[in-house]
Amino acid sequence: MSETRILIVDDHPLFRRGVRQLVEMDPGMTIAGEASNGVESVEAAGQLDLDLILMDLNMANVDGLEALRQMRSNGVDTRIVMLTVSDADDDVVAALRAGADGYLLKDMEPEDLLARIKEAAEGKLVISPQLAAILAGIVSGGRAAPADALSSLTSRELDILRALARGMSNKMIARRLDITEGTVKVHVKNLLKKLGLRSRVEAAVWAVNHEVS
Amino acid sequence: MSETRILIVDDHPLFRRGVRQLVEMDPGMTIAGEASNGVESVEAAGQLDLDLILMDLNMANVDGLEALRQMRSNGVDTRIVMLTVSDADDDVVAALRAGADGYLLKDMEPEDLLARIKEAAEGKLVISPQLAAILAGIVSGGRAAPADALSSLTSRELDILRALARGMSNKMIARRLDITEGTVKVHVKNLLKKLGLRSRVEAAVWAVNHEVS
DNA sequence: GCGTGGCTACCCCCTAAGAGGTAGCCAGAT
DNA sequence: ATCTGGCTACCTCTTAGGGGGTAGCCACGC
Repeated sequence: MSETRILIVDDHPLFRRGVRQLVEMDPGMTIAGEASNGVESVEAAGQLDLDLILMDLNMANVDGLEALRQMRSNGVDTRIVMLTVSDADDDVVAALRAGADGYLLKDMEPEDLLARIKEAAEGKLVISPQLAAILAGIVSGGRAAPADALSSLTSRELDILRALARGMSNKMIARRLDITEGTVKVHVKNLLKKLGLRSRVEAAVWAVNHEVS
Repeated sequence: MSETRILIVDDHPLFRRGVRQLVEMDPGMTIAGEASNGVESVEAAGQLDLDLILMDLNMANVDGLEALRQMRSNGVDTRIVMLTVSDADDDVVAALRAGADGYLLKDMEPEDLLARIKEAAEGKLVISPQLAAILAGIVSGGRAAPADALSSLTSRELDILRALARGMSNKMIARRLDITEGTVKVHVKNLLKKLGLRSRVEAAVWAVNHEVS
């Protein structure tokens, strides 16, 4: 089998150069292309014959997560590993859920990083060890949101959450609580953020599972 | 207090006449208007000064349920009682959820019907006794959908329901099951109908409560 | 052979939902 | 007296969701 062909996606030229140098230290891998934003990366993924994509998260003009999603919905089944500075729960979870095959932090030791990249190319799911705690929390909780997240909610947000757990729409909640639908939206938005969830459906399921009633 | 002013909504002139005659046997009540379809009824509800609306379900040009919803979202707080032939679970549940103050079947004895209409005008929630079993089922289940509703789902619909119970979006489900988002929508639509639910949130909550996993 | 149910996919159309932002009001803390 | 957090309300913008319909394909039963 020939060399492993890799695409680097990062908005920082110097960083790309660093990665290129690191990767090409290994005779089995080569950088087949570079992209400096999400749009370019999606195009490149469609044109180049790739084995692995190293994708940054924070980029102007379509960020890494969105680029990942677009590629997956375009049917791209190349292995895609996020390579970013962000160790935020949300980012990790979102990337993995969107179909990333790995999530590596940029502050890893170069040798370590290289080893992980090789593993990723071989089909392994690679994750920076620092992220273990986050993942454990997600797995054990069944879902995001630390156990004490409930107590961070205001009483009004709890009202809304309880209504969500009963399947009510924003409009119904508004009528029941005698506030405007817009205000309900604000509360839903805020409680989703506090709980680290992404939709009212997740919130409703979470509430039922945590016996919020 | 003056007479109770009533609006009859039904697409059948003869039926309206019958109701009018029945209602006006009572000196305390008068028919303030008639409408033969949903559109007319919504207009009438906005113009006339009404105490009670008797609404049929099956009508062309906006059915009774939809008319009810429109009135409620227009801020109409007149008492609205459905008067229909349908004893289908779905219809009863949908009407009550949409804000109906009663649900009467057309095959009631006239005297009985008149008595119920008077009660409704007085603010009571009136329901034909034949519907008791349906309502009991709904209450005990905590939510609509008879106990055997689950078995009416196809295996694919069960797949989708399980995914819903995990809070997934249509797009995520599509990716996971390797079908298009449109197809997922079709399955969601169908399972909602089978379960008598109105949104994916209700479906998710229902699934969690019924331990669909 | 034919019909039926299940799965898939697409169409149009409209509403619901959610992300951003600004802002007024109030109560409790400093 | 000022600040902060909570609740309310509004704005815009974009995507997600759901109702309606048609239709092809396949496996099953009759």
